[in-house]
Amino acid sequence: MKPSKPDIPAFQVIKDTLLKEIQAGKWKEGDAIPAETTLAGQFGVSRMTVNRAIRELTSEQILTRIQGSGTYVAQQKYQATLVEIKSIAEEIRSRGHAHRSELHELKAEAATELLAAEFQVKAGHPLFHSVIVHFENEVAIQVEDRWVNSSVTPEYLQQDFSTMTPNEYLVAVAPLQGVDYRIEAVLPTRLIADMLHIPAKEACLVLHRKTRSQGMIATSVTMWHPGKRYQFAGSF
Amino acid sequence: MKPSKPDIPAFQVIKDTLLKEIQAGKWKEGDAIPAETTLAGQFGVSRMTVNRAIRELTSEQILTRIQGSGTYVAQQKYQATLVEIKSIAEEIRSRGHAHRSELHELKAEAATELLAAEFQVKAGHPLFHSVIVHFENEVAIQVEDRWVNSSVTPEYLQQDFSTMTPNEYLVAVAPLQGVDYRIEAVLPTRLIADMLHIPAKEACLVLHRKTRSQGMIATSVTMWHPGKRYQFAGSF
DNA sequence: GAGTGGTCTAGACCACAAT
DNA sequence: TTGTGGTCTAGACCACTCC
Repeated sequence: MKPSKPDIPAFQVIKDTLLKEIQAGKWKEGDAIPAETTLAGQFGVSRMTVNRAIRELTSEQILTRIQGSGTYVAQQKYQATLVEIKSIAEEIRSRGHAHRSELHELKAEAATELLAAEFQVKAGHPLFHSVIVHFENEVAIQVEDRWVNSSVTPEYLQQDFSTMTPNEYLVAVAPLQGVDYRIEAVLPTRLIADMLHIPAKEACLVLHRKTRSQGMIATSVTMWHPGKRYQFAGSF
Repeated sequence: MKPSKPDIPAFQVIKDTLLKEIQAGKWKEGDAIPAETTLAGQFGVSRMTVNRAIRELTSEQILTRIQGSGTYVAQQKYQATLVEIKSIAEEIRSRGHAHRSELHELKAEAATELLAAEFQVKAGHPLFHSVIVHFENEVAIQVEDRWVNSSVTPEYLQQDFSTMTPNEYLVAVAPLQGVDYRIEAVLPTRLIADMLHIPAKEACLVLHRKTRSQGMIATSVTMWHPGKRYQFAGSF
């Protein structure tokens, strides 16, 4: 093979090329991609080299193979890794999709009894409240209902959350000390259903997350996801 | 290579052997394992075959490689807390509550196309299927719909699942190599709703878990929980 | 310089799927 | 029967580490 980029191994070039073509829509989910021998000819490499590229893409769940039949583009799944605190925007972009967010609310409020208990502060303590809807390729995928302790990030209200998610801002500003999370399945409230553009009888996957920083409860966020369009996944 | 077990590819035999020796303590964390050429000689295969075995173990984080230096046993990682393989019975008892289970089904079935794909076996491959409902203080809290690869645990059907959960049995019988999980929120089927004694319009929290053992997919289990009575929680 | 891993070749034989 | 993937070989050259 003539190495146009001498540093990158041929199998990696093939992987990158196939991935790019799949994301560009050259082949859709379930479509067959060319056979190993065909690709070997196109890339000017031996079949074993193509085999390695495809085998690795298969183990990465990008492709599926059926012996004697062919190699197919796997079903894409919306998935999130639960364990890490990852920005939803980054997660969406890593799937090669477009992210957009709508700011529905951003203001300071005094803590109610309930919120005060959750943040371990006195009732009336100032908290910041933001409600943002996140879209993946213009499909609503998450309502982020967030409360932030003003003692930890006094500048919260001044941020521009169209260019940066609250998560990204908070990770940068407040070093994380700990996380508690809770996952449940519930039916959405009318308000949530409207923001997600789903029927009121569709189950939602809800992730509550409370983070500690500087020895205080820094934020408490409730993330609502349409059950049909979102799931958490991981492995170890 | 003389195939003592003609069905198992040489690279898989090498992977299994190395894994077993590492688990048996032949090499500890950080120790170097023999070079590719050495192993090729020992196993009587070409270097490329050894290379594939080691490369895959490296991508599975069992080994680490340093070019020009050698191949080493990787540090064991601490597992994230989210979805530990924990027996539901143990979890309930740890809350001081009473656990009871109802066996709804236990039999062998041939893999459908869909199941075959999930287990990476041929359609028609024998699988075991069990459906069990778990109760906490006589309240239904989980429907456990489990498929087991008969190649991994041929004795599955002979177990008494009133004294031991499938989970407890499998953990004891098949050493775990990896876990994939997926969490979603859905509305129950009529059958599931009946087994859980909940209305059909109550959201369910569903955990899918697929475990690998002996280089195969060992089990695939779907656990249904009433959204109102169960949630996942953790911290780190 | 000797030893290691990283990559690649140009064939080969087989099992399986589609026809 | 043809085409596909699954595996394997016996070399090769290179980059890198260690001595």
